[in-house]
Amino acid sequence: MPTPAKHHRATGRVTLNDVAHAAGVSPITVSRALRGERAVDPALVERVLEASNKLGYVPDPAARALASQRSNHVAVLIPKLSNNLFVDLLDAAQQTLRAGGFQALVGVTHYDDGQEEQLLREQLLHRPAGLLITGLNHNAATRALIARSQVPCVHLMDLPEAGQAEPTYCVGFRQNEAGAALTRHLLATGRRRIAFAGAQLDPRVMQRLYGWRSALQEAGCYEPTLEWLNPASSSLALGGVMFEQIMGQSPAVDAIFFCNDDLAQGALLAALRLKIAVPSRIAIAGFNDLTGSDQMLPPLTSVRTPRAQIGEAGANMLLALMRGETQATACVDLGFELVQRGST
Amino acid sequence: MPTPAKHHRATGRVTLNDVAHAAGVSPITVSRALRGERAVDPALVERVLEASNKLGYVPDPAARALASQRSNHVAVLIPKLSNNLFVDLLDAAQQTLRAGGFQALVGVTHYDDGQEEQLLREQLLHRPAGLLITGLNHNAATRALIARSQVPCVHLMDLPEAGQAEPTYCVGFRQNEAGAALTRHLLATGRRRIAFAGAQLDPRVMQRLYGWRSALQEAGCYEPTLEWLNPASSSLALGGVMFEQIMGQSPAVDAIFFCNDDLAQGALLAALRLKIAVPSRIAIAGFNDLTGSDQMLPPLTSVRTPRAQIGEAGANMLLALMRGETQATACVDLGFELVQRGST
DNA sequence: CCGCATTTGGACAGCGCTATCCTGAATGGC
DNA sequence: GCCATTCAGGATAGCGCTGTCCAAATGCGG
Repeated sequence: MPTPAKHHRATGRVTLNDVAHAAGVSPITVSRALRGERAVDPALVERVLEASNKLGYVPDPAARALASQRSNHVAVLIPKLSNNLFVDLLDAAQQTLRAGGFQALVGVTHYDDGQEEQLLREQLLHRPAGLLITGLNHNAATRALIARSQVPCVHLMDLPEAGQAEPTYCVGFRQNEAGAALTRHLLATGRRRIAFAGAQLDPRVMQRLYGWRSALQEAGCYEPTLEWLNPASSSLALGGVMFEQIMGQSPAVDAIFFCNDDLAQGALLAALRLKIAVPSRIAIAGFNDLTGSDQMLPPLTSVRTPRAQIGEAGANMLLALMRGETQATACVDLGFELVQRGST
Repeated sequence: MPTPAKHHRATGRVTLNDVAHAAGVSPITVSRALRGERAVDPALVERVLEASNKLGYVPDPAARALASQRSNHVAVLIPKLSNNLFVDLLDAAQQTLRAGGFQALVGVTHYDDGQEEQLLREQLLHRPAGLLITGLNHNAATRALIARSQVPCVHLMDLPEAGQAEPTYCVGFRQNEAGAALTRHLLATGRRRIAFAGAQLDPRVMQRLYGWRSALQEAGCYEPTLEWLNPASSSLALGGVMFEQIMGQSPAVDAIFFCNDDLAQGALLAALRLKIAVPSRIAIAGFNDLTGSDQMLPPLTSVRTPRAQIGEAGANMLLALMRGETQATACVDLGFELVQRGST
């Protein structure tokens, strides 16, 4: 007697063929029925689904990727995990992608263009169906990789300048406008010597800087000495150091706009330590409204940025693009919200 | 004339066959030469490598996975991204895996056993070569999936009880001993009514609780009313709330051991707000030594846990297991370090 | 009732790689 | 110097699925 009818593969895996036999149709019909690709007689679809469920069939992603040149992976590139901002972004994006049936391949670039390129190169080997990438500024090689790969790509967090061409899909908000809005708030509370303290100096921080600059220039308060830029990584400790630096070297400053909440939180703690009154002696504001900012003493004024929404909306836009749908708007602006608290 | 010698595939991809032609050997020899699998004449290896580099050949992971039933993915399961602890763990593990040529497939379980099972199921479809999973406690279905998959697996953060059988590989430290050590430190500073404030209540928090309990019982200071357990997620805000609760309902308490630094940080901020002197009126200690704990006012006493090292060592152990090497020790204890600061 | 366009199922041929078996050559012991 | 034993290269046959073409069935206007 040769192999019995219920002949499973050597690997023990339930295959498309097994389902086809069980349902009494050809393998290709099973494939089409399950993917909803091309029309299939509803009665057959029913039979296939039944057989598939009974056997516990699950498609093999590797075989699928090999045959179709497309996997269910989505490459996700973010700069850093130590900034909660990106953790929130990643969490939301990942959950949305998973709900859409995709696996995120996460790459952390550590703000390094070379790393970013290398990571993308590795991820592209897996023939991802889509790409979510943080920011709009990438080196030439990275841009070329994206273009050559033909993979749908959505950029997160940043939006292109109004004048600029919109080269691609993106979901974010206007960092410079948010920076300007926060600065105008500080001006409205009567502050005139408003310093900007920036770390990391990635493109988004620079945009906030430009926003701050333009708001101050509008008000006739701008002075280059008010800019404090430090390329080191953003952290609570650095915030404290920068605060002491600014207070020591520019005692006339009456407000500081920190480019990220961790810096501002560190500054508030340093102010407590040094017994410098906030906001009466000096106002302090942060950016992103990260965890704990509302718990500070005094609570920190900040700009709430819709990072989770950006992750979700970006993932949803990518899902649509991967389905081949065209998007009405290539760029989605999710805005921001000034959160005024005790520190200003 | 049939196809020319330099015949590329329809997909445009450089394949193993192209390299084989260029090097004048059979495809299987190229495969073996590049993988270092089985012995190949060094001269041939040289020729193959040269041809491969010249053509810019990169193996297709999907084809490899399909043919060998094994991918270069490693499934990584962690409970939550909002706790920096796991972010550090993930970052280190991911970097180490990448250096070893593997792609991490990250799954976030949100402390939910069902989610964990579901995520693992999805990840196993990709035939990962290995699995890194947080903790030792998983539901029966998850354990069965791991066992049935035959995939090498390393558990992170936790170690089995001394008496317990050691069912698997693990890298971590003794959470209960760390809890006891911190409690003994508080006892050594003269505190006697030491409360334990725990949130989330995952297995590791419970271990710390047991450590605290046994240390207090040793000292004859244990009382059930000193236990404050809240199943909600750990956060700065919750730390403040729990602090106020404990101070309000048990004014005699002279020290609080928070199960995680974010709670303790929130408590310190609440103490500042309420003008409760730390440590003179009450001592506060945290756990994990997270970012910012050294910046608090006063700086927070904590237990520094080697999470990055655990991620790295766990990934390295897994890399060795995936290479088929047997490990001398199935369980690696990376210890912990008491960090005494101003808050106690 | 015929001829044409449209639909829907299936056969076939890979996608790019590796596991397995096989062969001929090199090695070593007596 | 002969036979048993390694050893390294290659042929073959898939891994499980989908793109592409083809053929049969169906619908519809004239």
